[in-house]
Amino acid sequence: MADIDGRPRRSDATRRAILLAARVRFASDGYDRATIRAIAADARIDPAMVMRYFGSKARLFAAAVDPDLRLPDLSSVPRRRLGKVLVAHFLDRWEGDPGDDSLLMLLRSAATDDVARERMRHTFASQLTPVLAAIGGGSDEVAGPDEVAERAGLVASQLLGLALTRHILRLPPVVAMDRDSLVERVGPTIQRYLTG
Amino acid sequence: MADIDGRPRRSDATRRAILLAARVRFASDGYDRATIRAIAADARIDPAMVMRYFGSKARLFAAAVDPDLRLPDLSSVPRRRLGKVLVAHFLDRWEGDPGDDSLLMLLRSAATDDVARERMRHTFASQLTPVLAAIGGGSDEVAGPDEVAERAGLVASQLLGLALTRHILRLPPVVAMDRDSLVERVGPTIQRYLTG
DNA sequence: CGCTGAAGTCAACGAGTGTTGGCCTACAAT
DNA sequence: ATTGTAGGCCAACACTCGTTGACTTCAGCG
Repeated sequence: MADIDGRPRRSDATRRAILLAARVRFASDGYDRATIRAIAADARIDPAMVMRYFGSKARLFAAAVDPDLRLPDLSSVPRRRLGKVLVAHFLDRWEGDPGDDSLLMLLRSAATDDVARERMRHTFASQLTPVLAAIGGGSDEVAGPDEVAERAGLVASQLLGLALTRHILRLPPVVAMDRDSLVERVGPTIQRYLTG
Repeated sequence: MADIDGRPRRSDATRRAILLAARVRFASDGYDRATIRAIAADARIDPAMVMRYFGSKARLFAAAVDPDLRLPDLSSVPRRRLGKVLVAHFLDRWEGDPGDDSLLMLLRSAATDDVARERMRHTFASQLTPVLAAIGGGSDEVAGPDEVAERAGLVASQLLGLALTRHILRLPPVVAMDRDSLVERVGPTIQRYLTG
């Protein structure tokens, strides 16, 4: 947090350290098992500081998670390649640097925590669905809103299923496949859900 | 548990009550949030009894979960229909009566618990992969073991993704779709992973 | 210097957890 | 009826958690 005129404060570094440690812990342990004490220890700070800066564990989680799918502009992508482009995009996002794995952090927490669940629902409704609506539906007709929502849901089911089996459950065959193989084999699935 | 000669004991009913309550709680709350006290309360029993019967929470979980996919015999199913049959099978399993939702219970717990994760890996390796191996690969050739494993992984990613978005995250469009629609739209995906 | 307010430390509280051991109860066999 | 034993309950332990309030340290400024 900066001053009102933008001058940095001494506490900025601490705040960032807490947020970074929180993101790593939440992503690897989930909301419940990520303890304030562990996060504070990672940030080399007293647990009380976390409360001072963020008020409560729930508010720290809300501040740490930033569910931005960062969907690229798909309007310039050839329609036939939409599926593979989307799969490649998500694979790259998940394999990104630590502290940026908001989606995995949300996914792991959403299994038990209701706030994380709601956040997940909102993320997909507000970010994925509009993009799919812009893409347009099947061959000629304009897809109705219900049809768009269904497509978004199906796309989410495959992409989140991929994140689940690869990064959370770590099913060996899914972990073993490299990026290109996954794009090659899962891409057509997404493509069909988009323009099938 | 019956006596050595099969004679039922007085404790059998209690044991079953604990297991039933445990399955419901583990499935709806996950391993961490499902407390021994809550399970005991549901079974109208003292928490200490749970320990007496099962020794520990971890052993109770191990006893409660029964990850049997109950995959049907696919050898008599026409190849073209394999995808839809599999999707329909899993949808029916998840919508079954409470106390039988081992897969959801495992899935919810696997987000944070490592034992549940390992159990999940073993379940798919030992039940799904052999069935797919029996089905055989693409057009003519015999699929190698690596190829079969990859197919099983991809099938798992879509089916578990469906379970995740429909029953755990409860994304509205996925929840709204009825059984037949899902079979119709997800079936071809599984079909392609199986025989693509 | 001294003063002020922010930044950080420390110890503790209260609630909830899995787990344990002692005690009571009821049934079956003698 | 007495006794042995399995089934059940109660209270407590040891621990971890999020959270709180009082205390100390430090930077900046007159």
